[in-house]
Amino acid sequence: MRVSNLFGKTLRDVPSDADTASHQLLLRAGMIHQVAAGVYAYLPLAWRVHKKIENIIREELDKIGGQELLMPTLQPHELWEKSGRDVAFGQALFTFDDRRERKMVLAPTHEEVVTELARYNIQSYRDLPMMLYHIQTKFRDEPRPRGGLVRVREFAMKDLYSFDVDVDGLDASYEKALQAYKNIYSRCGLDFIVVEADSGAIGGKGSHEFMVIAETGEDEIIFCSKCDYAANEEKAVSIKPRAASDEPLPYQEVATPGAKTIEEVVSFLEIRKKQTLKAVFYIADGQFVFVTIRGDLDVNEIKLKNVLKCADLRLATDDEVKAAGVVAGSASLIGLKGIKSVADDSITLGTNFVVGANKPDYHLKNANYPRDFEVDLVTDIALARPKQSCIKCGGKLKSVRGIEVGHVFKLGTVYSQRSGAYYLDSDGNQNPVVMGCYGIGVGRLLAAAIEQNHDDRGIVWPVPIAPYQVYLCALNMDRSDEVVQAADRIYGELQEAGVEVLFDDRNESPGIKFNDADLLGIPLRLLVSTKSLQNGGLEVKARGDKESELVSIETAVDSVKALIDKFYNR
RNA sequence: CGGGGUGUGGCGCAGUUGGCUAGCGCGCAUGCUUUGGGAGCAUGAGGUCGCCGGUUCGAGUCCGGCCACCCCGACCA
Repeated sequence: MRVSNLFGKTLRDVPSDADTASHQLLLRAGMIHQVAAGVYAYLPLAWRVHKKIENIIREELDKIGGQELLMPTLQPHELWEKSGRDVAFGQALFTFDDRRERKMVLAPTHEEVVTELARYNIQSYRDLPMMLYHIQTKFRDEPRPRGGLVRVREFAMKDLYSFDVDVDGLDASYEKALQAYKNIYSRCGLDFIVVEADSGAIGGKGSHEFMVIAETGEDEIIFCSKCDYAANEEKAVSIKPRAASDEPLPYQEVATPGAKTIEEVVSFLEIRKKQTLKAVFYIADGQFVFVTIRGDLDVNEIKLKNVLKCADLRLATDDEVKAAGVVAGSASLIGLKGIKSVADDSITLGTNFVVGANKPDYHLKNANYPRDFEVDLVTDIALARPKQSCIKCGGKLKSVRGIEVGHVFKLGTVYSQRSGAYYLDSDGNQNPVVMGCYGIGVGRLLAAAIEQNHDDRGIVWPVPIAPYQVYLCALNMDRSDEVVQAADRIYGELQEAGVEVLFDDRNESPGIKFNDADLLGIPLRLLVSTKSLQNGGLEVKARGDKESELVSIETAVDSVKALIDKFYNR
């Protein structure tokens, strides 16, 4: 491709809408164009990268026996009512009526359809195991798109689905998929870690996310500094510090004028946070829930949501708290009846806590569970934090931010049972197919690759996903026939040799060409100029390097191919 | 949905107490000169000032409403 013909212009100024490196660079490189919030057009350079990533995915999934198919994105709403996920996705689901006033959805994912397919095409254990995948545009009406391609409303996603006879089969398929994923990210030149994850609206039992470490990432990862434990903050568990555990004392009311928050109570009574229990109020699918957790910890709302098995969870408003008969700022479960309650197990790690007295400006000292109050459910609903201890090895926990570039789930039989995807085993018994699903956001992966591979001059593409392998830069073309001839010759020879080359044939000053080459991040820059020809040939420079190397015209193509091979084998 | 911010040519911005044909830089077009890290000169094209309404002799500027986009949070894979 000649740069003079390339669709897409580079920008000198940083568009003001863009905050993150990948967003800024994609815009400046002329690779994407925003059409609406979270909706982007991919220009030729970006689309080449996208296709390369897709193909790496295809190769790795084909290798583990995946079969590619295509499923519709336009789906009847009925299908989503059947699975109950119209509620689970809520507002994120794009819906509309067709001309017959039949309610339709633009699918956010494809478990429903693939399970239907399984129902019709998998009848016997002989048909299993099976792995299907597709790469398709998916739609999710995100509350807040952000970060360029990181979080969008329309995006290409690769989804792989596995079907097995039993849980052992699922585990084997899951392992295969995990390995394929590791290969995919490695080939894309990404540093990633695998973390334990919550399964969210997809459902299922086991779940892992693939995270690309990046400061701009949306997710917080809690990991152990000693062992291999790593989990999304949404899911992470920790050993909670113990509070003082003296002999339980009789409880006693104390005046705490004006002290409502934990901070105020703690400083008024001159005690430590972990000697208090705090009350937090939620509305879970319309029902008021009284949540208790030790004062030094915070509620993990994902865990709470899972424990309550509700679709919608939010903090209660002041009015709702009042209506429930609870005294905000001085609330505890002591003496309260008829309110649904959940507590974090931290309330058992200590004694003689300070809690609300259920009347304004008073608290109770020496509250003890279960002596003084009852809770419907006591379990772990706390947010794990850095500096706490690892549940696996006791090591110190740390945290980093990451971009979620892949998510895998052990679905089990949830979907197959719902839609009747059963098979006959060798004894003639009907069993639900055991499923797994495995997703990769292609565009997000592209963005993550830039977040992780750029410098102050521009993108530094990993070779396997670079839009082109070589940037052929010719200077002085309008004044030197020699340069034109040499550049044309090399351009032709590279193409014949199967090298992907972008030929900067523009009549621009050297600075512009060098800067564009750096901005676009093409791995190898090949320079032809009167000077280089005088010196005996062309200059080759890797994007990440400072120094260039002189090669003769005759050996240029071989040298370039050798360098590219070297990069691939890195 | 809550908080904050921004809408003026393709991009980045300026525009005073309301006042005349709405400016600047980059980019774009043409010509000449230039050419190893974003060249110079000259000429030129390109704008319903986000939209609607109001106030006024007169609105980019003041008032009201709406919309879009960005950031933080909520929520979300």
